[in-house]
Amino acid sequence: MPRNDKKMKNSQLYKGSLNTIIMKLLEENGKMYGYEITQKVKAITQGELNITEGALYPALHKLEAEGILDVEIEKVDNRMRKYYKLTEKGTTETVNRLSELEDFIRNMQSL
Amino acid sequence: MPRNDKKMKNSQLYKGSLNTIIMKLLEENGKMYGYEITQKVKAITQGELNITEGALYPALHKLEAEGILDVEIEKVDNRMRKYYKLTEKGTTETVNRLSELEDFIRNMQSL
DNA sequence: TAATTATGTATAAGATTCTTATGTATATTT
DNA sequence: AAATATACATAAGAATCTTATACATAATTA
Repeated sequence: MPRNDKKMKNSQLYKGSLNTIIMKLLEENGKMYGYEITQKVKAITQGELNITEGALYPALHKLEAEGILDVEIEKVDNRMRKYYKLTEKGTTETVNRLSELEDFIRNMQSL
Repeated sequence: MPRNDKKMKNSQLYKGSLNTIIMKLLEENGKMYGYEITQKVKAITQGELNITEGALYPALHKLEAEGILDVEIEKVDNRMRKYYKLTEKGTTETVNRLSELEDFIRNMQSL
């Protein structure tokens, strides 16, 4: 019963960027569920970034509590899925976040 | 006696990047002291990123303890300065860190 | 068919990093 | 004389992430 995710050592740099990642993906893909987010990130980064459940689910719950995300529960193949999508407020916030991301990247490059 | 540093709200994105910032600056500038690092970062980012002492000094001490940095104390104008520079190990590590930074930026853009 | 892996969500304990506040001290500017 | 700038330091608390664990169903593999 051990969950043998071969532990990836994610670079420290990703700390603090999880919310931005979630919001960016949701802006592009409309709605996604948690597990889907982890797989998408793994695929896009070619396995370089593995989002852990222990980080992801609390983050999603917090974003929902803050009114950034809306949730919608579906049952697929007898398994529960919680689809998240950006609220209106969340969409506005995402614009800011992506702007901050650009500034951050520019600053990190010029330092 | 109030310390009126107008509190900057640094973007969450910078979390986890302090060590990389320190190492990158030291690689470029040879040796620097703590206060100098805060001022340099503030100047380069045009005030966007203000490194707090509460984050900086513990980080410098930790990097020194890990053998990444060497320290050299000087007295200028009767005030103490602790100059830090990369060790050989630190220089090697910095190459890795900067490589990770590039990967991180690429991944954040493609997500 | 029994065991494992994949899919799917969730939380708790501990570690790490950062913010905020405070402390000490000298030099310079107002 | 008071405030600001320079210069280092640490402690308490907040925030975020890792690691471990838990539950449950579907699909694959031994």
